[in-house]
Amino acid sequence: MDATPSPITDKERAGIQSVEVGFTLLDVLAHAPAPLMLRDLAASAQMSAAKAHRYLVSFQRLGLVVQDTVNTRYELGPATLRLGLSTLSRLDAVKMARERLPALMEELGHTLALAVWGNRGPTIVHWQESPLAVSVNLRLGDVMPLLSSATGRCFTAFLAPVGQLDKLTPLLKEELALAHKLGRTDLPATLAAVRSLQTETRQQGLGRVKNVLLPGISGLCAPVFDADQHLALGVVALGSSASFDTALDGPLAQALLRMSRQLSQDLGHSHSA
Amino acid sequence: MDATPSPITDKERAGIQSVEVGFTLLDVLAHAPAPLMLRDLAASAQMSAAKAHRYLVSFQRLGLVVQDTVNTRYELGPATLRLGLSTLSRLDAVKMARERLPALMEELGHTLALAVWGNRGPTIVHWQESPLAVSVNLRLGDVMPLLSSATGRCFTAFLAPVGQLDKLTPLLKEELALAHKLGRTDLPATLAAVRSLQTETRQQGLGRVKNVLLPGISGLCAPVFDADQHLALGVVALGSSASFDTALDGPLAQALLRMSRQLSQDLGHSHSA
DNA sequence: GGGCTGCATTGCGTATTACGCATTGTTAAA
DNA sequence: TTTAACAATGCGTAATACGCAATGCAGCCC
Repeated sequence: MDATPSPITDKERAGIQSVEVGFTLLDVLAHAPAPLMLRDLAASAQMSAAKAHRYLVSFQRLGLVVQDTVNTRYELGPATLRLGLSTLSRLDAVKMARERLPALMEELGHTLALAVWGNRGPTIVHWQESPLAVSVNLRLGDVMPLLSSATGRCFTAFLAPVGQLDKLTPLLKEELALAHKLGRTDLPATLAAVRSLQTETRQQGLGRVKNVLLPGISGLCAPVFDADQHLALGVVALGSSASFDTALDGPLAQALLRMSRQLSQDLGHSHSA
Repeated sequence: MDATPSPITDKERAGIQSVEVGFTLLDVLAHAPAPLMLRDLAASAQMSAAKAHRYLVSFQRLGLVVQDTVNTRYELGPATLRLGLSTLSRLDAVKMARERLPALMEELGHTLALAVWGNRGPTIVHWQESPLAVSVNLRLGDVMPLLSSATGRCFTAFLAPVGQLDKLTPLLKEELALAHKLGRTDLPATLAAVRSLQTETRQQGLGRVKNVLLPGISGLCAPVFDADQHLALGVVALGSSASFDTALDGPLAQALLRMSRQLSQDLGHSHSA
């Protein structure tokens, strides 16, 4: 049925070619800035107009595509919205991340964790300990400090890209006061210094700490965003500073970023921001 | 290719059968409450497991479906989310409302959200948290209950003035059963009581709730209609019952109504109904 | 108005492809 | 280990999707 003779025999798993062919049309429509004429739609999907038309007839029957009655242009239909909202309502960032952590831990050989924003700050909700790792004294439900932990720095920087950082401020002031009382010189002392730490963290793309929260321990935390640009969770890696590479272009940081970006994308986060 | 000999020749427009066959699988997944085994998924779509499997292989390649790596169950994948969000972002109602939300939040000082009707009920598609607000545990994609949330009451009352309430009824019955099981006395217990709640909500002009869904939390939800008299979305406001004025003639309710009416008008809604 | 152009849409025939059936692979229970 | 339940995959055939070309259907210019 396919025009392409396909001389190379695919040894992939057997699927349904028509389904995959048809999807390219939906994909084109999803990326198009405006409704498309059959001609252009077919061209963008690299198929003949006649071919595309048959698919579009079926898509219309299913409500996946609608055709403007006056100028006959095609665009995505209400059925795509149903599918998407159904997926959205089921999406659980933590669950998705949890499934992917074992593979990442295997690859990196360091202890990993997941944190979400709770009432009192970033809270550890999942924990995947590496067999090789030094035992870090962390427990499920622990709230990480904003200034002295990689996780906290990640949330401090990325929590609200828009500007509603105000629920952060009281917590920050508390921590500043505490840091001052303890005479810590390795932490920001003023709100201005915090701002500068935030900027730095944003530029780095992840929260980073070396021997700050705990002596001899380093950590990294990469942000995961949802479709609405909200910070959904942080993916954390920790380990002994001796064996833990905190370089931004090192394999560890890059792997964390890769994971967090993929998660964000699967949560519907558009690449815009 | 089809098992059904289809003795009756369709004189419909020529489409692609495989596309329509395959979609039933996606549709089943969209309506299923949880990931499905191949066996059940195939049965629900009324096809053989072997047949369904081929389609699912292709859907997986496209990211429309993902398979749980451990128990091999199938569910909708990230590609459906991208399609849906693409459609959503093109919806005029959502686009316009989203743009006007920040100003309204500034004015009211409460957390705001937008909800549209999805398969499982009113679904949160956007939210804007107020800095002052108590952090309400609201997530993108959350489906609001019909009886106990302001959003749900709004959709229950205004969803279909015309009469296509049939997709509402099964969901309502489910919730009635659940409310009964939990022994809730603050919720309608019968369909008749629901009708009366609908009437009350219509008279009020918006959905209203005080300490029902969550103790200490109040909410309001105003309906926005499109040019076809259909409920396009709900504009939601939430806050701590202590500081949240639920009075119908209070500034909060009036501001919400003003916003929703203006939106409806800008969408071409005629004031007839 | 009549021809002209740029679209979308639809028969027709072929060979590509999807389907059922039966087999094999794989994981979980007994 | 055996049993069982389910998922995944060759194989052959018949149904179907594709290219091509013809037909409709607008708007446009002469």
